[in-house]
Amino acid sequence: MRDAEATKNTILEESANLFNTQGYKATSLSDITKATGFTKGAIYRHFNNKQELETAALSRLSTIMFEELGASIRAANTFREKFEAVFSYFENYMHSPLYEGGCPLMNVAVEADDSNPILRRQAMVILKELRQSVTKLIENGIKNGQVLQDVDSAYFTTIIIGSLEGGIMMSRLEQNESAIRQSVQHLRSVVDSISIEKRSEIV
Amino acid sequence: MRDAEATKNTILEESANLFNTQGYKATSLSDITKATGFTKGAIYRHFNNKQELETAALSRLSTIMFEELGASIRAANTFREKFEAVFSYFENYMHSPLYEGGCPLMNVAVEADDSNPILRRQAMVILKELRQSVTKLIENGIKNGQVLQDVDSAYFTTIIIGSLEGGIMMSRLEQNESAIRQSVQHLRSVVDSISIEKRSEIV
DNA sequence: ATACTTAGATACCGATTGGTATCTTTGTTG
DNA sequence: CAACAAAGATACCAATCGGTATCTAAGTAT
Repeated sequence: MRDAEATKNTILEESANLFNTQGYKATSLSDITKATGFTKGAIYRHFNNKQELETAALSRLSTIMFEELGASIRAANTFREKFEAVFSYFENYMHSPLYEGGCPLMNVAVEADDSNPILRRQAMVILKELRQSVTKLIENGIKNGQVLQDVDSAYFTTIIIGSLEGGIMMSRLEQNESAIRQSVQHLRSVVDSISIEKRSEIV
Repeated sequence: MRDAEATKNTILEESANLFNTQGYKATSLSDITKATGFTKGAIYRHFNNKQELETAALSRLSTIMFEELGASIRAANTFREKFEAVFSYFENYMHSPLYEGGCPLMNVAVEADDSNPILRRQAMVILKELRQSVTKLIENGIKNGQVLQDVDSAYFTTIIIGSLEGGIMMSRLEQNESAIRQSVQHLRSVVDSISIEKRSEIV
């Protein structure tokens, strides 16, 4: 047999890239055939319709995102280092070969929030998972005595994700890393403000 | 004559709404004919092509945005009140009858950053203008002795716009105002941190 | 009232959209 | 080697896309 699994993977990978750069609705089947080298027949063998391909591609994007993010968080030891891992992950959206087109969450959120309930639901799940990751970092910090006892973890989670996403949006539009760098710089001071051992004391 | 100007205005208004909710590429001419009640013939009398309509509609959106924003800033007196005006403006994106679909800047930035150079340039101009507005607020605050002398106005401008945009994105996706409210709450403390008279001293 | 201009409607165009039905090729299995 | 199943290519479909050419109706000016 021709390697069906490899074919499906290629289709998924290329279409994920296209969806994330051009948008889901704006990417046509023929765009995908051009990018993959496969024909429509091959695509429709592996996916029942475009909608299914869209959700599968988005799932792939979010899986990559959380695997990469999770790995670099686990690799870090302290509360502060783990947040640095999150920051550098988002900073690298600008020149990352992981996937083109910027943050899949923001892209799909902005495209789908009003017009595509299926993708919207999926985006909500991704945001929820991202929230959980960040919240867990904070609450583990509290448990380990690295973060002040009474901080509102849900609140800081919003601040952190919001600033990162906004910073990425601006940086991608302005085509330079200044905005995301400044956002991260600010978030460092935010993290510092809820830390028990201040950065200045450590360094 | 039938009121040509009114017709053009209707077309502009409805298509701006559609572009801002569904996306520019994703909105078809027939979507606009349905929304306006006019035919394609009428649309193409007033605009040479869809691209021209897109840019005109985006211009309209940004004009509305800056007029409204500018007016509420001018209506406020102190540095702090002016920032409150900015905050409440962005908070109101959630239930504003001004235009549907959320922030026109973020929408067009995310859609066009990779695929539509014309809209992208226009989005850059809008962001630049928004930056200038916020920066001016800070620098006027410095002049008037309300803000610390040595604050980096460009840096804080990025933080403020980025947090607001990120908060809006999250709130629109999650369909509740929690995220934008928390973002604004955080930004109040940021504004406070660069203010000479602290909020607690005022209240 | 008639001639003229202009706003807008109608009817069409080729290209492209997502989707399907069919055919061919490839590899596996007896 | 023959039979078969699965993978992918080809050819088609109606619907829709942006765009244009033409026609009609409405208002203006003489």
